[in-house]
Amino acid sequence: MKGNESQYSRRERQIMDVLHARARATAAEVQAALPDAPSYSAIRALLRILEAKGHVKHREEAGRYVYLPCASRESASRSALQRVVATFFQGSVKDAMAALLESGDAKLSAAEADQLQTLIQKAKQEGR
Amino acid sequence: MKGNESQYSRRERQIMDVLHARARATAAEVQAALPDAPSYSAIRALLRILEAKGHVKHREEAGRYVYLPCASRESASRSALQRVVATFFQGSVKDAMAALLESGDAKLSAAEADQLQTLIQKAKQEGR
DNA sequence: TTTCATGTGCTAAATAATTAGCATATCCGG
DNA sequence: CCGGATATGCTAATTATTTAGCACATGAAA
Repeated sequence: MKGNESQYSRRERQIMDVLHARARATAAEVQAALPDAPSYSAIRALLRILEAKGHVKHREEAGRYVYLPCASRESASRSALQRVVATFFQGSVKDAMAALLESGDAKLSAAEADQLQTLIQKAKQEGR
Repeated sequence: MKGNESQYSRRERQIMDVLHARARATAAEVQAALPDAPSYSAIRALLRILEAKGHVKHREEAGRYVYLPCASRESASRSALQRVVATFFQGSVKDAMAALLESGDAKLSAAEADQLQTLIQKAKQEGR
């Protein structure tokens, strides 16, 4: 399965993003989550298309469809990160991490900073 | 200026990615960089459209057009990262960084690890 | 039961994106 | 000077995306 997210059309990507962010959502929830949402009916059509293409699946709960991404958040996020690292940081994970640190909304708590220090230490020792 | 990259169509996004990755490119270079590239003429049309929309600009060099993104790599990467963090990590920069660390292609050198440690230390002390 | 609110599937139409092709300009080597 | 290779601009047509609307199902409240 290619993690190529450039396969999605504009709306498809918007919807996939909502689904990944919330893990699961009904058509109405997707619609509510989009700032420039089209009609409810259009959202449902897109969800059906995404399902036909194998990108999402649905469960029936209390008579309504709840949609979920097929790819795990982990694998989807991995390819999204990979794309950003490749596109904007020439493949340098370190540069990407540095940019994240400096991005305005970083707000690392002391505890988080410590966790990261530990992780990096471990990565370093493992020679990764 | 909205950093909303969900505004791009599929091709537009592909092309913007190439331009950001290389900083500058001719139509032919963009075409060569796309695995599923359409005709040269199609690429040129897209570049013209992107220019009309204000996303890229061009310079004339030795008789040919060299295209450049209007947004700096820094600002474009910031919004790309922001989107990934929001979509896949509920806004947690720390989680995103951890995922980057563990992504298969991390390959942090010892020196890079040290640099990151220093950066994190600094962020921590500055109470970010 | 009837009605209303809220679902679904499907289809056709409008809109947007993508593409190829033609007319033309420029540079370079023979 | 005259091709050929490689540019650009533009236009029109194809193809994909996106959309609304209709027909119908279901559950809850009057």
